[in-house]
Amino acid sequence: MQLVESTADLASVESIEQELTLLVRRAQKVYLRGAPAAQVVERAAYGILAWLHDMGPLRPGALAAHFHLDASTISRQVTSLEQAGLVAREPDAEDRRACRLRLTEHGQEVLTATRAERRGVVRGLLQSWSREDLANFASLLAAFNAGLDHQLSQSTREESQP
Amino acid sequence: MQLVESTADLASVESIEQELTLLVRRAQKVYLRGAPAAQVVERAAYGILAWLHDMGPLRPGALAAHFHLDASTISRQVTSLEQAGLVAREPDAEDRRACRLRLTEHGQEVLTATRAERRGVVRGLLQSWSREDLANFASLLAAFNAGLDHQLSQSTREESQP
DNA sequence: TGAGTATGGTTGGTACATGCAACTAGTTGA
DNA sequence: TCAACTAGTTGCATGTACCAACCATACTCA
Repeated sequence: MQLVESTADLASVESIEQELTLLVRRAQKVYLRGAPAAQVVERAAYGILAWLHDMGPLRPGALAAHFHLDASTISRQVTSLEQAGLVAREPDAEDRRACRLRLTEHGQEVLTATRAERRGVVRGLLQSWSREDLANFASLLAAFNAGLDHQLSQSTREESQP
Repeated sequence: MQLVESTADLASVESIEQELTLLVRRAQKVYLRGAPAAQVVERAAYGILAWLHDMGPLRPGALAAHFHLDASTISRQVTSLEQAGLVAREPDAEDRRACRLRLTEHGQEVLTATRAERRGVVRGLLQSWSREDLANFASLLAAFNAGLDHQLSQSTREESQP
């Protein structure tokens, strides 16, 4: 690790900070405005459905940890997903306080449709990118996310053990 | 432009879509949680301050256009910035319905402090990245944002001229 | 084994960001 | 000059989020 960063690196950091600020504000909207039928499920719900799909049945707490959200937030979102019939609660055999959340068949379908929508939007945005840039962007984004995740986990941990 | 994308490209798009979903949800939190003193101004306010700083006095409508937000949203945020003494309204000589928004000196200071905070957070996250990755990420993010901006402008325009 | 503590989840209250609809006040053009 | 338009604000609804208080179950240890 370098102790002295060059001005070029600093400029990159500044630019990244700037671009992230814009990106965060704009990205959601494209999903909602650009894709006419994308509102199949709301933004928050989509993440939950996708994660349940990828990971299989999970407890609410596991979702909260993954998204770094308050348990109450997840609880409400799960409730509305359940009411919409996209997710089902099963009792957790190992802990009767808890439950396990599973995608329903309808949830599967909705996830598939929404994901296709969203991928279509992203594909449209990246239409003219070179293969190399695509691959690069994907891996850099993933790396950045990993850093974010780590950072968030760390500050959460600090809170509980000061 | 290619009509047929390879499976490798599709995988990149899928991965990018996935990572963006996470990024959007997580990025804001790092600014708020990771940086103890970052709450100098809220997320929404920061963007406005920064843009006013870069562009000089602007009308609310110009801000709304830049951020692709509803005029009412900007109006409220500007009101609270004004109450906090970060932004001042001046009458617009050319149109008495409108006004021009200018950073106050205090606004300048707060922007500088907040920006430093945020850049610090980003720098921390990118600490171990190579110079090349930094530069790449910065330029790819910028390109993606430009695409987003274009896409959002387009759908806005379609609304008014169907 | 029973009291005290810890944990998983839910609910109440609150705050903020945002959009749409309705409104006010000023501008423009036939 | 009057109708149509535009800039901005305000009222109302919704989505997302947090914290605090709470319930039920699980765990610990004297």
